Amino acid sequence: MGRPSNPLLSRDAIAAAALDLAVEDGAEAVTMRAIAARLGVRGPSLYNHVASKDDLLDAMTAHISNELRDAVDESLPWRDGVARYARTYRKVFLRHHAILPVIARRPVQTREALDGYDALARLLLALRLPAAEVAEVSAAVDYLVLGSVLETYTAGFVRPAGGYRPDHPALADTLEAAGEAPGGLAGLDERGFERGLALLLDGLAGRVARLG
Amino acid sequence: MGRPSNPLLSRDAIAAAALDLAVEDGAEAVTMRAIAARLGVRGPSLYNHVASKDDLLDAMTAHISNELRDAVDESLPWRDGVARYARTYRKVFLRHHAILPVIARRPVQTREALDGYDALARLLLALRLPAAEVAEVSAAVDYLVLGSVLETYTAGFVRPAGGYRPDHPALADTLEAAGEAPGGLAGLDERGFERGLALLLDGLAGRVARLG
DNA sequence: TCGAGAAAACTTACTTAGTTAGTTTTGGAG
DNA sequence: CTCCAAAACTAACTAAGTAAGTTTTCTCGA
Repeated sequence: MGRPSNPLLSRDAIAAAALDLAVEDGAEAVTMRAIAARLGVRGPSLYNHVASKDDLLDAMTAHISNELRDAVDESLPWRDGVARYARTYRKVFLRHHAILPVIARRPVQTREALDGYDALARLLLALRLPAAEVAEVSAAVDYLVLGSVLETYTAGFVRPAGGYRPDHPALADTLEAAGEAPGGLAGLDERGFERGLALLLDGLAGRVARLG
Repeated sequence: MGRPSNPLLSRDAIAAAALDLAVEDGAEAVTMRAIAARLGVRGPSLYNHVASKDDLLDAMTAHISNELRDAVDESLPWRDGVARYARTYRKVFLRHHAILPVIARRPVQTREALDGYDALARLLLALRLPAAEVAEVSAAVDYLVLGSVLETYTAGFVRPAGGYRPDHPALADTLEAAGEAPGGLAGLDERGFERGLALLLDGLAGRVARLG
């Protein structure tokens, strides 16, 4: 075939195709050959644009973090600002939840993502929180988002709620109640995230009040 | 060679060897052949005890959750009880942090793990929190633990703190302050976890006070 | 006590995925 | 216009998961 008149591939197009594939068919479907096929090309051609699969995962990470553009709205009151930040992150990660475990540890280096971190830091510094504490709070918000997106809690319980009786009655009670809440058991991850966020912000409000 | 007089393998021994391998050499070193070698055996022999690598990952998950035995001490005041639960989980997960992304989504089904969830639920129900809310709070604590163990926040910043100036000065300030805190930048994940936990418990204390 | 069959090790070999090497054709710079 | 680099290709290597079939030993019922 030889070199085509117009390039068929680009680093970003490959990353996008890989992400689509992950959304549609799951993380294990993301193979070099499958990505190539989706782009009308053979596997090894990808190596003209990415150095390795690991490098491709970096490109996918960057692609996702570019979706974090409008995470912070500086005109909001701090509480709403932090909540909006956290919900935006959660929404973006949720869309890509299939490959999240694979890329969760990769460094975030795009301008868009750093803009988000910086804006959150500004928001919290404006509350007169010490800088070291701001870093900790930012980290904590991150943890809440990431943990909730991994869906471990809901996915961890495979039996029907009542199936945990008689050995674990308190757990069964709470799972049954969670099943009756709006959104059902499947919505527990989102409600758990919102609950954690609200409690964290409540705690922070107390701290801020005490700072004067 | 044929069948040996005393079995060389067992499902649990294989899981333990796999976990050791992950701790020592990282998740990508956990191959069927490498596990077998560590046990003085050839790769395919493992299939007499586990159905597949996926099944082995289940066995590893179970092995880890058995370490969660003493996560809850029912004699503690609720705040200390929740904190102890969270810290125990964090400590166990941290020891296995290399394979965490691989197994984080697998259902937890061992008695030991369920005992932990049940005890936490009892603790929170005793505060007269509605059952549905107990599930949400439990989930939120889980998220904080899991997120902090994945070490995304600290690992995400690859430049020296000052390297984020001049584009992201607020971020740079907070990272520099975090670097000077006890434990340094590397300790930020633990401090972020503790900060999040403290704020969450503060928020919960307010909620409990309002419940009367 | 003995014979049969299952258990648990083995060897061999297949498939799939990541990757490398070398080929061909085209675009662009001097 | 020439030549080199870019971007597609084919062919093939390696490593990992796994299946098939073999051998030896243990266990259990007649």
